[in-house]
Amino acid sequence: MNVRTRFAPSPTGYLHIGGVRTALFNWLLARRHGGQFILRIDDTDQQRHVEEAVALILDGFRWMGMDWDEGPEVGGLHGPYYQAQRGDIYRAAADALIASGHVYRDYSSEAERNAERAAAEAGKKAYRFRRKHITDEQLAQFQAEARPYALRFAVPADRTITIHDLIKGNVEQKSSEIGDFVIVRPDGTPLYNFASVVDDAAMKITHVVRAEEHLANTFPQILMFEALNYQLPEFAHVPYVAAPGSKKKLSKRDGAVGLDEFINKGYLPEAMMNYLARLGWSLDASSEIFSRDQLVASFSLERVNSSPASHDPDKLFWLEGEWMKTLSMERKVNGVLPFLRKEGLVAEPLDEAARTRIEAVIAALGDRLKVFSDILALGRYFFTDAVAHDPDAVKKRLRKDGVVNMLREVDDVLAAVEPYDVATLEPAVHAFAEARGLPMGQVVNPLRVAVTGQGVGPGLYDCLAILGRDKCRQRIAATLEMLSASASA
RNA sequence: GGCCCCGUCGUCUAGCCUGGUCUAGGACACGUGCCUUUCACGCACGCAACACGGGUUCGAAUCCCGUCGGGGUCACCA
Repeated sequence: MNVRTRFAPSPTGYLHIGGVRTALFNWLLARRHGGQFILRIDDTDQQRHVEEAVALILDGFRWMGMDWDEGPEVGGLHGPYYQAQRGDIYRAAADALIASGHVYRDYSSEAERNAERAAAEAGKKAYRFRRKHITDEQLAQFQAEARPYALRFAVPADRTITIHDLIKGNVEQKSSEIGDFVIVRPDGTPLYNFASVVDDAAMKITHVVRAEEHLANTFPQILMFEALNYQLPEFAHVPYVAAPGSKKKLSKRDGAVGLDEFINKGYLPEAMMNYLARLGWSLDASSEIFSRDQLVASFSLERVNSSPASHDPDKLFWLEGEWMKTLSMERKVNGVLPFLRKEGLVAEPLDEAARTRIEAVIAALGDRLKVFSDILALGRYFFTDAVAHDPDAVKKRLRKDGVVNMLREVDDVLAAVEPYDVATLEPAVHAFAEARGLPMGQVVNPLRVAVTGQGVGPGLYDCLAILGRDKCRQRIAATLEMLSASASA
């Protein structure tokens, strides 16, 4: 069987990582079986069909490496891929439903329905809309006055509808629990439960993989598939993503949940894909790291958990570190560059010397660089003259007896060392410490703070060499000045 | 409230369908130690869970019932 899956977001303005995970499962399933992944924009209601929101979704997908076979920008045989542009298709389906007697005209007013709903609520009962009987005279009059009406689906009375869900298993519901639902508004626009079924059938979707919140929608949808004589697709409802450390649904208030936030921090698509795939899915008892290809080769809906998983930023961060280790120097430089540029820390255009310097910093940073934006948090002092001394580090490493003298003397060592590189610096500083009878820590740590402003960072000799003799000596001088100024104050 | 879904370490999960191999395994996080000029990396060790109560059975995390907890849905939203 040719597998066709789809992701059908409504363009609301941002891409929730829970939604991205659902999309990923769809994409993975299609790729796993050599099928097609379709992107459809569900903008039936939206007057707010913001083109910008669509662009955000498409960019997010591209960043993740989830390519779509049909949809916006690429087109396809079953387009258009915006529901707002598929009016004729819905109209034809609605006509068929009218002809077969599955739907009827509902002339009820909003006030009427609100009253019924309120009554149901007051009686602690579920509200179910049922067909109102209208006489021929009334009907004639409504038509004569062109009174607006909605099209409603006449839900059959005594049926049990069963969903054979690939994740949840068999789920049953009595049709008496389902009210007659509107499929077309008075203004002719279709509603989700209708449009979605028509489109899934028209686009030959074989597997509807979507958020769990749609599970209840599936019952009326199955009725719709049957009424339209469409073949039923397979269904799989993915549990929601919960907030960190909780079982509550993840929302904007739980910190970073938009994909763009992770992109902007400099996360890797490999890490994000790996993380999202493992959120609710596992291959076996111990596999954690999956490349995109490994995921495609091993993904299956049977191994998607039926219970909710909560978002775990720590795990994402760990995975990010693991994937960062595998990156080539070239990709690291390219990843880090936008952050340096944004802060004006590199000359434009970038020359060979600057690139070499960035490479040296990245090499010195090593595994400390987890996310691309770390280049700023961890290595800013390599790219600017302005050095900010971390107060804690100053207190811990510089405000000690003998530090001022030691710094003056080690400055002489730096002045004399030739050539000024790691291989020469290291033995020179060692010899200095030994000559003064100082433990290495009492030389290295103050020197690091003097030269970088920070208490933590790459190996000292790497820092010294990258910064260069002049800058190191300038900073030592500045540090000495700062120390004497605040000491006399 | 009716209906539906879900419930294993703090978190992601394995095990559950096809009861015994589970004194419940792996990973993240956390703690301790080693390495070490700091941090990070790496290595070693440790902490930590079958929601609760009944039942079935020689035996239950695994099967059944109930309770509690969480979630969804009951729109002319998607």
